[in-house]
Amino acid sequence: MRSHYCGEVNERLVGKTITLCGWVHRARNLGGMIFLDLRDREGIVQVVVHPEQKEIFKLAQTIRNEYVLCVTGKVNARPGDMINTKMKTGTIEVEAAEIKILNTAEPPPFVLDNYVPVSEDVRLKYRYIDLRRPEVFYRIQFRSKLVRAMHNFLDDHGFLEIETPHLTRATPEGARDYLVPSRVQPGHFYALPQSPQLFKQLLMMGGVDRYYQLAKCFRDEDLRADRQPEFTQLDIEMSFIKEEDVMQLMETMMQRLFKDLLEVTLPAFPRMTYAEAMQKYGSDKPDLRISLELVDVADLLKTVEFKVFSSVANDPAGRIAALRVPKGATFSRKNIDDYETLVKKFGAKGLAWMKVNDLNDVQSPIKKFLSDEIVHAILRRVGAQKEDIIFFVADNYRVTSESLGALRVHVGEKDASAWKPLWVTDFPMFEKVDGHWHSLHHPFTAPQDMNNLAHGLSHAYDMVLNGSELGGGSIRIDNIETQQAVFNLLNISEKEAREKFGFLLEALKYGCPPHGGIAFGLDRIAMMMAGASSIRDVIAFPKTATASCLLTNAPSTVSDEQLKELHVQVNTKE
RNA sequence: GGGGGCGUAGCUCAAUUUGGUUAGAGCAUCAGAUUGUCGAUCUGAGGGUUGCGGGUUCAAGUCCCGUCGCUCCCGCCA
Repeated sequence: MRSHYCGEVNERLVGKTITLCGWVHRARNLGGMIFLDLRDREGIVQVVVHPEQKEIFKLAQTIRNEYVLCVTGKVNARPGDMINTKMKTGTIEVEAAEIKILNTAEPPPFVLDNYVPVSEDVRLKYRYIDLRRPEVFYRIQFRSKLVRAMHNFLDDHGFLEIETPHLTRATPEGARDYLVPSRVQPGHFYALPQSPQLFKQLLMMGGVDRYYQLAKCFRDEDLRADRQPEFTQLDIEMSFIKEEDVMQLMETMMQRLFKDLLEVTLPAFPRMTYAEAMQKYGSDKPDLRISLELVDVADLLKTVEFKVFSSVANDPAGRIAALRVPKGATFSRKNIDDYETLVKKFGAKGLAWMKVNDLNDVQSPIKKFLSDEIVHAILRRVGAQKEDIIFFVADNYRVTSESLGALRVHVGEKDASAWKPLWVTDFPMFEKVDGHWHSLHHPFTAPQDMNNLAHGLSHAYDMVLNGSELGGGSIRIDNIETQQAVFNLLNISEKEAREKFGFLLEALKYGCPPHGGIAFGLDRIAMMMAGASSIRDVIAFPKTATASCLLTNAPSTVSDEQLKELHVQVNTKE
């Protein structure tokens, strides 16, 4: 139908007759002459209708916004005073010789201009209209380019794209599963995959050597701005490799993606152990754009009168850390109250502070508990300067680190245009929560030291960018003894292990190559690279915070017939 | 599961603090005018279950209780 996209029309086409298809972005009727801004996915161009063309002119008078047109006409250069410098196609216009109204349109529920704000629920309900907006479409188009570049890179490096099942079995650990009832096997359920983890390991055992997939994953957990119930992972697995091989290759891939799509040169990714990340940044995904660091001060506070400090200082499981914020002495009472509210969200009981008016003049509600000597020792330790404020949290290691880490991100100044990637390595294998052991990564992660399984480190690694985890992976367990030892520690009985993971344990018997891999959150990467603030912006049809689709009204009730067929009974009374 | 914010015309908001006449504005829509506009302009018109349900009151958009929806955060997300 068309010969060119609207956005492609330029001065080189002047004098040529072209055909355009698209939507009427805006119609301006000046009485004696009509202008139509025609829009397609590549841009907008002005169509002019002159009254001499009587029939077309009459037709054009009936044209409203969002009508779908096919326009044929001659490209004319605009005289100097009629050039619109705000438009990419502002130096030319198309003089209509023929207009076909392919379809009419009712007025859209919102104006398709970026200067008019529209609430997100309205946009989602009419997503197909929202997608016509250039800035919305750009992000979807960007994602397509990103995915294409990933395919190209992995194909160039010998990876095979292989699909794994969506209908699979429920897993005992991890997130809540989305379940699918089986019709032919009453009372049995499939689960939608939380990730293709076990399948990709089985592919390695099948000799595939290098696998990747853009895998849809499903997790029935509460949502966040950067979390959807269904999301996409770039899932990768390799055989006969070590940790370093995976990290090197993936780092190269990420550098290539940034170069090709954003013309940004990423540096070599620094490495940081999990322990160091928690110690200095109070996070396993530190935002290195912020220069502030946490400093331990417990050793200085073991004997102080202030019980809140001294009791934690003498508890081996405790941590007292300080965060120095340059020029923070100007923070108001209200600011500090807000910061205290923030750290309390992470479980901290309070936020102590010290304003450094001068190195010999410190203002603080806890000053009365501290000798001058200790105050000076603290100032030296954190490198305090005039007009700084120093915040303190005293609690168990986790609460202190995470709460002060969150405060660091909240108050820290950063260059919003900077890209600061890194690898976080040497994660602990497990952590103990309420007396139960949990895998930090997942139960198939290889330990660094079999002799210190419970308290030792793993061969897991996370790629982190600007305070967000882009992806995480590990070298996997490749022998049945280690795998069983891990299940034991996680309190998964041999019977349960056989039942739930029997196929994996069986497979490990028949010759398993050393292997490992990584999975990236595609939505999150696309969001960050496209400069979006929510992953919903890089998903064509996203769900709301309560996991519903405002466009289709999913999830919905179903007929009794359907339920009966699936052998499912609904009990909504609780 | 817990906490915060929001919900008034098709859209974005005002009126809520301190209950009081007929709930306003801009954009959009419709009609008319208009030959160089480009977020066109000018004149006029139509448009409301104040999310929903209950309560207090002479009187509720405004106060109280419940409920639904959207959103952000904590928990959760191996």
